[in-house]
Amino acid sequence: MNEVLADSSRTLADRVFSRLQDDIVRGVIAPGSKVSETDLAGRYGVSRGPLREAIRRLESRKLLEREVHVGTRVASLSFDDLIEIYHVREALEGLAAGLAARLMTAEEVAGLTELLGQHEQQQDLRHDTAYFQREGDLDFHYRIIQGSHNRTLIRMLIGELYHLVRMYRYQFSTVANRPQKALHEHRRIVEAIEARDAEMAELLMRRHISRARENIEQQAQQRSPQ
Amino acid sequence: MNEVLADSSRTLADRVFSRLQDDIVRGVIAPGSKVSETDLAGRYGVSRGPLREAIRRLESRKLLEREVHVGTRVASLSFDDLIEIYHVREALEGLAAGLAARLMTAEEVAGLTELLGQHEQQQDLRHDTAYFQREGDLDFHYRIIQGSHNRTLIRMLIGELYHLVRMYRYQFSTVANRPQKALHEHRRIVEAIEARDAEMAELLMRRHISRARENIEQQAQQRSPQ
DNA sequence: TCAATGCTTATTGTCGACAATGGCGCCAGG
DNA sequence: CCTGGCGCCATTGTCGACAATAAGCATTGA
Repeated sequence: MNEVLADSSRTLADRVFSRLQDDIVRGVIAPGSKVSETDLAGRYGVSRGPLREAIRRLESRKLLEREVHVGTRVASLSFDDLIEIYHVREALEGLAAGLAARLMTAEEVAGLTELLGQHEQQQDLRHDTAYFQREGDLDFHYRIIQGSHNRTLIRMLIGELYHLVRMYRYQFSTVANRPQKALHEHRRIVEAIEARDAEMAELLMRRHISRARENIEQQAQQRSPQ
Repeated sequence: MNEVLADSSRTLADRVFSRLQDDIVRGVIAPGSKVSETDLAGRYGVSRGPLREAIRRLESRKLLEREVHVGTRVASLSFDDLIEIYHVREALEGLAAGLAARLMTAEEVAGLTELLGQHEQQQDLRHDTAYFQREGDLDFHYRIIQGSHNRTLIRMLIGELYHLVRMYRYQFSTVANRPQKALHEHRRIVEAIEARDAEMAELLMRRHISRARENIEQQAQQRSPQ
């Protein structure tokens, strides 16, 4: 899932960028906490030069927030932020699903079907839904996004938006409370893609993400009034 | 239109970022040309440190392409790239128009109406469509995007995608050959927003951008076979 | 004559040091 | 006791120098 490249083939700044991003997304560095350049440079064994380049890139991905002459802090997602992101996801992944239904190769469709089978099997055998909820679900969406064959779309979703989604899941340790339903929706989306029904695939994907958003909105209402 | 901030309030790296981005978008630096860090540093009167930070940020916006130990070159958009971008625009700006119809303040709607009136007047008085084609059209779209009140959406469209669109327009010195039609479509979109008809606004915006894409596809077919 | 190899050189990658700005605590005055 | 101003300090912003890599050229051998 992560673009793992040989360390030697990349530059120091690139490596510290990946590692720092991972630490932020996984919550190793607490959201909202202030990070000092000197500290980070020491932590990753790098000088401040490459580190600053990495910071700038993470800043444009909204994983870090910088204030001039004051410091950098890890982004802290609010529920409102997440709702916004899900609105964008609905539009973009709907597009992706439609394009995937039209453009996915037979191999890609087969791979997607196989992945879905694995998820359903895991679901049946043991009710350990942890994997599916945390990363498996994203695997499924990644495949379809890749299947759109639209590099701009892929970059915006996987390269930018999904890091925020993943960070949110770690931040709130979200337990998706509708795994069976989600899995069923995945099945129907795959069926539409297999049938090369672009409109149906788009519709189902939009609905799928829309329901996930509604689910989050309910959680937000339950938590905030307390 | 551009986020013009007092130079003193920002850091050198930020300023060189803005200036470099502008020079790339406007074609002052030829697309596809290789740019040396030393040269750029000299050109903008900065050391290589801040310059590299700016480069990293422009790289993640796909305005620059970097190859390790080889160099950085200005991105050169292909027609295929642009078609991809327009597919994404269709999805995102459709969303924006729908949200704008629901969420725009009365003041924002009034401002949008006034802007449209200016465009129509310019169109009537003299057939100088240059302004409208180059920047006026974008002004209109900017307003609606801002009207969505979705910061993530605004960032993805105005902060990232639109720089590529603008670069394309300069690169191919596009003469939009359907300004009257576009203006008429703008009028209908505004009417839908004024009526707070979100579905209609989304539909009209999607169709508007879809037609612009078809227009580009035709141009591409005319040029490439030669 | 051509190709392969080693060198040269320009460019990028990295680092440590210096300058500048903002926050924080201390002190004095009311 | 509270509040405002002042100065110190930590942190960020910027710079110049050094190291490492890759492309281009010349040279040499077949």
